[in-house]
Amino acid sequence: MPYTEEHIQQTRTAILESAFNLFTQKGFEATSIDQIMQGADMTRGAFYAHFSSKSDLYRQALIHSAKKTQAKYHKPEKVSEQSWLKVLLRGYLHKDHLNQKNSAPCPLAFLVTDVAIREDTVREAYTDAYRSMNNMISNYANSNSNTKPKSTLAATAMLIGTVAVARALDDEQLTHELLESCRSEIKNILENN
Amino acid sequence: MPYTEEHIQQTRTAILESAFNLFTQKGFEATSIDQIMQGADMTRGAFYAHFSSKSDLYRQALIHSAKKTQAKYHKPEKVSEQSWLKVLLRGYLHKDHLNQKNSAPCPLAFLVTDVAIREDTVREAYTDAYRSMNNMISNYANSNSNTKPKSTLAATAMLIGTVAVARALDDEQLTHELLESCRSEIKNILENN
Amino acid sequence: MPYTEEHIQQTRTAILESAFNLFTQKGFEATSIDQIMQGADMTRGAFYAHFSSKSDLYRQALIHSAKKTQAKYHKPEKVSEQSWLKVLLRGYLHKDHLNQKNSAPCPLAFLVTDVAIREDTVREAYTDAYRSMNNMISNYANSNSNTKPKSTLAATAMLIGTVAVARALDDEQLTHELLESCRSEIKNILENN
Amino acid sequence: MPYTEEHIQQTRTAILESAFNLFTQKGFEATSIDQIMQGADMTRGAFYAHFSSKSDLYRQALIHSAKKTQAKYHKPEKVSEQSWLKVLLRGYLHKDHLNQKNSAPCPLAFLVTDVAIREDTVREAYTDAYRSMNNMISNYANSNSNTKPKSTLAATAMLIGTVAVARALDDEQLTHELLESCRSEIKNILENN
DNA sequence: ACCAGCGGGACATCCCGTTTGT
DNA sequence: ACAAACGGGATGTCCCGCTGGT
Repeated sequence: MPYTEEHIQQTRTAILESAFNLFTQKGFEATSIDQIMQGADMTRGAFYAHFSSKSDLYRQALIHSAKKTQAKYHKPEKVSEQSWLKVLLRGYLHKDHLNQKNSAPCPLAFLVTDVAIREDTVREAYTDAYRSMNNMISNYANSNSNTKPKSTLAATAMLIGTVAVARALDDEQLTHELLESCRSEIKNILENN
Repeated sequence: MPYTEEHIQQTRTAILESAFNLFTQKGFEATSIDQIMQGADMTRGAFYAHFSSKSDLYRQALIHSAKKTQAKYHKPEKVSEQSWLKVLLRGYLHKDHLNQKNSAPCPLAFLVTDVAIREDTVREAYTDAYRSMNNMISNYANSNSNTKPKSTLAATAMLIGTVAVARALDDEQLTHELLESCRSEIKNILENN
Repeated sequence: MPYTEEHIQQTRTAILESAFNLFTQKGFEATSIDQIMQGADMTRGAFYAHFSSKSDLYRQALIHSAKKTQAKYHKPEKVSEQSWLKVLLRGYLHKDHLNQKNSAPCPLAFLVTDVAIREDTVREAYTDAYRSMNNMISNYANSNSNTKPKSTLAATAMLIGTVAVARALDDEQLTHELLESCRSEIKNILENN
Repeated sequence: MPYTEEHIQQTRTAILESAFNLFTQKGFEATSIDQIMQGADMTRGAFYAHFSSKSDLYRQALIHSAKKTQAKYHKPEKVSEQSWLKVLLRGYLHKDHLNQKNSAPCPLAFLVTDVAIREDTVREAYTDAYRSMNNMISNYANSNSNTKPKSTLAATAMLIGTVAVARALDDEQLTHELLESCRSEIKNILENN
């Protein structure tokens, strides 16, 4: 095989990350393949050697970034579930997450609306990612609970919704209050029963 | 002037509603002025007599639809706050809302991501709409509470997030569970303290 | 209606003729809409106000040029069928026809192969034009015949084939002989029986 | 060299035949090297080891298919010229020839228009093939004639024209009549004098 | 107010020739 | 000989704002 597998993977990853950045900042339609490839230090011609279409790339970029986010919020062995959950929430509901200063912005929040109007394969990928995130939170939340595990679906949606809405708001004070409110409510939901 | 004020308003409204429909179904970029005007039974030439640009229209369509949603969920005088809140939640978290069979889909949920990447004037309009919705819910929820009023910002975001995420999911069963979960959690948040 | 009907028709005709010229000289695929519009002294943007697609234009250009050719070979009242047929053949089988110095090159000969690989609507138009040409020749040829009218389908195909092949040949002498041969054979076919 | 001469020739032939198929079905411009190589079960990388450009390939494919056609219509020793001519005409003017079900479609008929707009080297190859076909028919037709050999150039053009036009027509009945008409007229031309 | 011709910008996709590597 | 990444050219189609015209 020409070009080492490693080199190909690097290229592929560079495209995926450039794409995800642009998709979250400008949306699917407003992002051109030229821009994406420029962000990956290549030209348009190379694109179709890696992805079959812009749509295909969108799906893969969604999956890729979901994995990254998932990895970022994965609990280290030595930490307890309870305390890790707090860390997770603090990170997820942090201002830096909104401004994409965060290294791994969550596609579930940044692409919701966009995904809803995309084709089924994309929505499937989103559904998988949502389920994963929900499972993760569910695990951490139910660990110390001696009552029966409860649905965290809405709690997860609240996290996603908070970040998504906060990103759309044009009032820093309100954004701050919203994040704060979410931090306090999410505890009630996850701890109380 | 050969056209009556009323006719102008009708035309304007037709454009706004056609626009909102398309914006929610295809997003800002993928919606063309031609399509919008076709949905309002006119041609592009007429567009510029009413709006200065697609962006301007987007903002106005957002405001228009927010008012419509607000009106739809406005409590009739004879009904108690508590019971009306239940009606409101049932309507908002209903499947028909997702599929746009609902007569007044909520722009806050249908356009979140899209708004976040639009210019400031649009985000201002979104912020206003979000505040209004939050106030409304807050009023209904705090009416019977003798404790101090509490922030409902996250609860509102949960509603929005649930609808937004549900629209993106590709699994009917999961969608159903999410709506269900939200219905039960929202009560805890709004009632408990 | 804005712009007079006449102006629109002029524009339309200019596009059609520019298109036919290019299609015969470079083929369907190698001809770009930019080139066509440039030949009609306009820019690409105006194109779609007149035709729905390049394919549509091709069909219409075929029809337009077929009509022109038909008109060119239409017998004046005072001339006898017999003598007019000779004029017609002389013009059709003339070198100037091949080089497109002729004012109305016959699409049946110049586009045969191209039409065969185009969609059905185009082939329908071609079929109509072929039938018309055949009828015309048939009328002139059978006029003085007191025997029963005979099929001229192959004679027509011979004319078309001769011009088409002659255009493809790279040997002036051979081209000349072919045209000569066709002139003599066509008489036998049309007159004898 | 790790590849045998035989293997190279097989590959070469596979490319030529795939190319000719596509050129007749989609035309020169609409056929990509990728498609051709796919039809030969290889990728584009291998192409340039055999041909210098698409144009070069076109010329060679024309020559190759002309030889194949020529071979197919070559008279077996035991058959008389007269009866073989009938076989030849029957085969050439058969419906299966049009639909490419025939194993060796005639490039003279399938590519006329396309060749006319190609560069000189291609037209030379076409001219050679046309001369060959004409010679062949001429030989068979003049064998039993005790009069001086006559030009069959137009007769050959009629065959080519008939097949070319028939392929472009969109009316089975008319196609049938055209082939029929050609069959009967060609006899007159070749036999009578 | 509304219609439609027109100019010109943009972009996903395709395509071809070269390069890198086996 | 063959495979595939890559650069960069081309084009049909769409899109938007302007303008002539009713």
